[in-house]
Amino acid sequence: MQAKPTDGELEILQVLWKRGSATVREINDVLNKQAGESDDISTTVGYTTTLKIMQIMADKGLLTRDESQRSHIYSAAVREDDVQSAFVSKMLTSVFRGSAMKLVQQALGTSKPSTAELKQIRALLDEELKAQSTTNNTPR
Amino acid sequence: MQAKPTDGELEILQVLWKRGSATVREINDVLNKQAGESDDISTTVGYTTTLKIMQIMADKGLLTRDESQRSHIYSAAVREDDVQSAFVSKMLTSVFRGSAMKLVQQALGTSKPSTAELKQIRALLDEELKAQSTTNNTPR
DNA sequence: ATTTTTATACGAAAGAGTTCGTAGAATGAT
DNA sequence: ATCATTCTACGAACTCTTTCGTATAAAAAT
Repeated sequence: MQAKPTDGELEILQVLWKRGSATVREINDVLNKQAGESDDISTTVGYTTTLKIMQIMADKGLLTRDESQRSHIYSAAVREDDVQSAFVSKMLTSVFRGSAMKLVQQALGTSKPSTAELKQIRALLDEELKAQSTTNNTPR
Repeated sequence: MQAKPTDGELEILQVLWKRGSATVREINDVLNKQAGESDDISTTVGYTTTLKIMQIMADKGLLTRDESQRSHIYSAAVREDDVQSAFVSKMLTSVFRGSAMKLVQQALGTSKPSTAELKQIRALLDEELKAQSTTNNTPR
């Protein structure tokens, strides 16, 4: 089974997925810069907090690190797609009773995607349908 | 902002959304019956555990209860759609960086929906597109 | 060389969720 | 009437996550 990172861990993974690798200091700076944008005032993460979480993540196998320098360099050890897939499949059963249709419906309703995005999604859907009709046309 | 129930709370809400209302005993029975189906061996929830969680949920406003009988009768105080929406929107930002497209893609990839379901989803999408083209045709 | 800065590591506290034992009251059975 | 069953309520223990203070070592600055 695939890893299911916590909220704090996800924030760190987001940064690493975007930039590939980073030190604790760099991650901590990014997290605290993000905090300023929004309406959150109290969101300042202490350096040692970030450090601790990243150490734990390394223990869990969510991150790898290069300790050859004094400042260790961390990278994500799990792929974004895999984590996304894990979350979707967990949410599908625990929140949507297995109905992908309902999930998609909620996603469309909640996020109000643009026309362009909608067309992209439809294209994706058509591909899926085409693939299904050629390979496996018989619904069991 | 909308409620975000925990995993344990979701299981209870699922039952209540399906059957409308129930006592703690009934819920607990359902949860333990479910446990037998799957591969989980250790999943037996104690009665007082279920009771406690439901009491806490009532405190939080997730459930309401009728205390006129000795066995209190509980009902969901939040709508399934609202909870689903809350989860989707939270996951959209924390896991998918705001991309509804990616979420849908993962939902399709993970759950392997049937052809019929795919067509249903496409119909939904087409409706959305039609609605957008009439009301608000100018992408900003 | 001494001081200041910047790392890692460790431990402990605080918060949230879950689990369960036990007490006490109401109901049902004998 | 007495005993057994079935409730609610309460509190404590345990786990997991987050947070931070402090110790210690390495590097940089003076």
